[in-house]
Amino acid sequence: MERLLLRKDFLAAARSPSRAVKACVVQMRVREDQAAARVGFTVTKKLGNAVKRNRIRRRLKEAVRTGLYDEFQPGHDYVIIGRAATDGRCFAALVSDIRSALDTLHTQTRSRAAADITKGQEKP
RNA sequence: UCAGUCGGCUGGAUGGCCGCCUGCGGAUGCGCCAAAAGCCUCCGCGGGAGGAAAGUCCGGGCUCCAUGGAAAUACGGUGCCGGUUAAUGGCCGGCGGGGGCGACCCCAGGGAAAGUGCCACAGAAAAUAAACCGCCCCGGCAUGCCCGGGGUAAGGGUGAAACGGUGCGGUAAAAGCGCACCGCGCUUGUUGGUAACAACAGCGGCACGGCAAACCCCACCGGGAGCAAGAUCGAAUAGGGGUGACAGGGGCGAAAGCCCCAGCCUGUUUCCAGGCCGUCACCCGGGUUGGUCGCGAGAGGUGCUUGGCAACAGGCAUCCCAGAUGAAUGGUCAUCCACGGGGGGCAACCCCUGCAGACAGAACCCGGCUUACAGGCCGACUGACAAU
Repeated sequence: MERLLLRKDFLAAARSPSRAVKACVVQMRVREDQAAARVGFTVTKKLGNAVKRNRIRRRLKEAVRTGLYDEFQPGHDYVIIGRAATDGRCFAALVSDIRSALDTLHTQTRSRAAADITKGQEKP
């Protein structure tokens, strides 16, 4: 798994489907290739001063690293956006929040892909 | 012991598990004809946020750009004196003014007789003075709470501020009108001090209200932009830059050439000087929040010491101490220590509980200033009270 670093990738992810949970917002974009999953983090200035923003980003990073390493699928870009509640949420709840968001996004994408396939079969 | 003034330090601790960035050394692999540089992974040993890292308000280093000469002007800044420093508008020491019983604190602290302007409300009057009430003198007849002329600035009242104060003399009433003391002024002298200035003496009847943080005057200082600076690596076109040749409009002339008209640039203006403006040829070369360098041995830290009241400077010894770039320096759990709440106990203290641990995150680097800050610690001094 790699970090998402370039601005254009963040902009692309922002146009993709997203899922908001209590602790954060998760955006997911399906890429063309099947390379390793990439994860980026966004913490806006609205959430507080630099110390507060650093803590929010570090907790999100740590949640991804320790609890959710296998949940991210290759060929996808993920952007996790911090919210005001990220700092206060206890760590276990933070991890389960992100997991449920990922599950929802993956299921949605799969069903849409299946629909596309069936649609393609109906059409000649 | 209480109240207070000044200065300095600190900015939770320990451990378990799992991680991140980076320096050095080593190993495997990639790379290559070979070696080296470089890169990937792993191992070992080190290092890894602050006193303000913050605001970006001053001053420097560093980098690039600009900089032809002279003068004037504009703009911005600073403003008692001396010292200190790479430098400052910082700091230290002193002077003057103000406040406090005191330790001590505060002051944009040059010029108001160069000029312009302003001074609300109140008040007669807010500055070349003036005269509302009043006081005094003279004259008038209608003898009054009267009218007219003159003297005066003591008293009244207003205000942030009213053209010296107190006393005695003096006078019709008064007045620096005269005198004494105080205050004030002086481009007067002496003494002390590097100086700001102070003390004393002399002179002057007293002239000079405040605001320069309103304009202004005087003295001194000042190129611009910033690490997204700047350098470098990599593809093409357009565009860009340099050099050379030819070349604007009008007049005179056969031509060469000369003169005039211009426009833009070197902050502005003036004078002198210079460059540019289109076409062709040749040469150079690459925009970019892409990579790499810049990038941390420094006006460096610590200790001792010498000089100095001090800021600070010198000497010796010793140490190497963050380097990220969608941005590392952490996450989580436990215990302790503080803190808030509740309960028990005479008390020391004990138990429970709390998303509860101040302000706040390096971004090229230093020196300052300013602002934010839970709690804790230390030193010096002052004033009370008590005791000896």
